[in-house]
Amino acid sequence: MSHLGYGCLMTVDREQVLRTAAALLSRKATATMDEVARAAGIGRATLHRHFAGRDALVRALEALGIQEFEAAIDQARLHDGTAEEALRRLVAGLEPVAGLLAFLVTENQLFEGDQMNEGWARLDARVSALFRRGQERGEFRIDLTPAWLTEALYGLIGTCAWAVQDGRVAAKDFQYMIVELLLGGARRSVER
Amino acid sequence: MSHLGYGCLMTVDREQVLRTAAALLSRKATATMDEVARAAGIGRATLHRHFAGRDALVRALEALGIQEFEAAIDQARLHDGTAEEALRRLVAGLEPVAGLLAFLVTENQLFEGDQMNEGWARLDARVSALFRRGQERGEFRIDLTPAWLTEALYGLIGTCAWAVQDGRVAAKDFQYMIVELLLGGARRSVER
Amino acid sequence: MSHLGYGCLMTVDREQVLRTAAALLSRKATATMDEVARAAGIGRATLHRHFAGRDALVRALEALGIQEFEAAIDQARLHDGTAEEALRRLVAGLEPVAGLLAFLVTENQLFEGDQMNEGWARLDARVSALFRRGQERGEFRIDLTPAWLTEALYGLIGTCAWAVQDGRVAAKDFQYMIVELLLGGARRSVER
Amino acid sequence: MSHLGYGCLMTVDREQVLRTAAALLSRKATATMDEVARAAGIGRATLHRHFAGRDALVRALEALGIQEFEAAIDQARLHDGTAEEALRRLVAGLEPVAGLLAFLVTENQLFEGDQMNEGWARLDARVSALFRRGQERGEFRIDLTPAWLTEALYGLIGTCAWAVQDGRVAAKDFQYMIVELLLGGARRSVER
DNA sequence: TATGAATGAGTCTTCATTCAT
DNA sequence: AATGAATGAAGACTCATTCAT
Repeated sequence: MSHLGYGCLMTVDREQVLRTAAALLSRKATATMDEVARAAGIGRATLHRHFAGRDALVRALEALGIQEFEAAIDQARLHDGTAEEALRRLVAGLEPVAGLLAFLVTENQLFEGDQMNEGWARLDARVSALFRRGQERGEFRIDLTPAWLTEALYGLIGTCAWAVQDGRVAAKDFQYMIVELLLGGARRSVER
Repeated sequence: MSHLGYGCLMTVDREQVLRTAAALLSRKATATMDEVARAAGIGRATLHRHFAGRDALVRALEALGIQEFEAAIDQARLHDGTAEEALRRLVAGLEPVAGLLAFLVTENQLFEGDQMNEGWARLDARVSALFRRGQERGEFRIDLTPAWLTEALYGLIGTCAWAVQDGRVAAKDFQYMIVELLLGGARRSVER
Repeated sequence: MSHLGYGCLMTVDREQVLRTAAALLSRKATATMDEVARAAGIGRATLHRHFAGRDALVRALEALGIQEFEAAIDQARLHDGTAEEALRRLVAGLEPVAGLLAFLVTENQLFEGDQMNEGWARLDARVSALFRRGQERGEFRIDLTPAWLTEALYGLIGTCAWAVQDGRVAAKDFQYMIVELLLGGARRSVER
Repeated sequence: MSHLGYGCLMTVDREQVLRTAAALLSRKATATMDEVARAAGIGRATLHRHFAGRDALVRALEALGIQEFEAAIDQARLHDGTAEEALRRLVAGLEPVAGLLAFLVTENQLFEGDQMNEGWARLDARVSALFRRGQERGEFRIDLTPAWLTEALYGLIGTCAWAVQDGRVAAKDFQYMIVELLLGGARRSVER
């Protein structure tokens, strides 16, 4: 979806470059600036005009990722309706941001809890709160901690985004696969 | 935690070095050879004696990972008993290999389907067959494809291994969290 | 003498770099890439931009050396006039290439006859043919083989080039010293 | 003649190691200690037991070379008889030392005149004096300087030693080829 | 004494970055 | 604004050397 190919000649704006970079860097953290630039259809030096350096690019990715993650959370109205409905809305909103989200998760693996990006920690808490709300409402089991459910959500989103890109899962099934697995699991309910 | 320093005199064998490298590289793909060497308690040059270069190290990690993954699959006797029981055995057997597995998954993301490591593809097929068997036996739902369940298993194992290392999930809960989520999901069963 | 320093702003082209490298490497085969780069007035990384690596540099030197050696042979018209005249023209033409030639000779010492650079073997044959023509015309003695005379020519050119650089032989005497020794030898002719 | 091959198991004494090292290093200055050791039929560490390090090896080579060169000069009695006879004796005596001599020449290329090895400079002067004696006696031409004739002698010895090793000149012709070329040159004397 | 394993020093190579055009 | 050339910094790799056996 965000693959423009190498030959793209049109001027690519900053956000498009960031999305392409996120998709690449979340899959290959060792990608060089040259690879990032070519994936975005621009030259190395031009990439440096947009972002002062690799660090700046990474920070921009984090900022964009957190911004879009936050927007998705806001729009999902996590406090409205059942927790399940809210989760479905959240996953739907996160689909276009999956690449950025996977990048964020990978980046934050490197840090200990204290050094974790502040914005990320805040959003993390909001998602965690959603699962807690579900537990308090009796919708979700309480033997799986909100922290783990949150991590699992991120993991499944990243995994599914990769599976979609590699053609192992159909793009249209993205939300369904994640939500159904996360909420219902693989086991066939007896009486359902 | 795993910094033994230079003075460590005990002979660190090849496999120990590989395990340490897997744990490090699966979390930080950009780790330098120096970091890998120090994490393993040996010098850079000694690391190069064991593995001709970075590529050789990665290939050795892949080989070890596939070997241990295969051993875990063999020992789990995926064809015996219910699919659920087999899956529980498999997850239990994969727990010590989680770091290597996460590394393998990340590495295989870089390849297109055709170029995928042959050994990996074979193991992948065996896990996938387990989920298919569960579906055919009526244990597992059929609206979640075996391919997706397989991917999800890998994703949850990697995610949970990270969460354990970062202290967000208790080590003793590793198997439980993964299997319960994968099989039962977060939703509270009505009558259970 | 040839240290231009880092501040040198003029663009140093590929061929100039090669000539400098040949002069250095033919005298000091163990010279580092850094020494080569500084002798050429450029940085290490820039040297690597021009030549992918040390091997590539050596191959480029061989190619240039063979090319210039061939040009010198062509221009010497080895088949015209007496063999002695042709030899004088050849040595004159080889003077500016002496450094490259010495390098080529040294490099080709490393190979067994079969693996010898093809281009070099061809030029070698042309020089050898010149000495054979001289023998057939009665100009040259026949107890010294063309192969040896060819080798001796290379050896004397390299030796003299070094002697000139070290100030043991005057630069203007280069051709004279080589040709007179090679043709007439040190012995004083009786009746001359 | 001094090639023992790799499989040699007998204890190789210091001098034999040096001769093998000289033969190798004069042809490939970049040879590693490992290559030198294997050419001598011993292990790396054993080579280090014989010679404290690479520098020590090189110094030992220089010392042995100068010693043998001096012995050859002494035995050639350069002051006795005609210069030509003395030169023939000298070349005959230098034949077994050709490898070491080639190494010495190469090494001394690296130094400016002042830093030149003292022992070498002394021997150089004795050879040069031989050529001067030949000029003063009217045996040798005076338009070729003693310094150049000395250099040429070294160059031809090294060149011929290589040519012999590569099979381009017969070993039995070593002395003849060198002396005849150096003294008589390639030109056919008219009245001889 | 001889050897294989280990390693510090130093070279080779690459990459992020800057600069001139 | 965009590009190719140039380069300092840093990582990958090799080699001379040492150590334990």
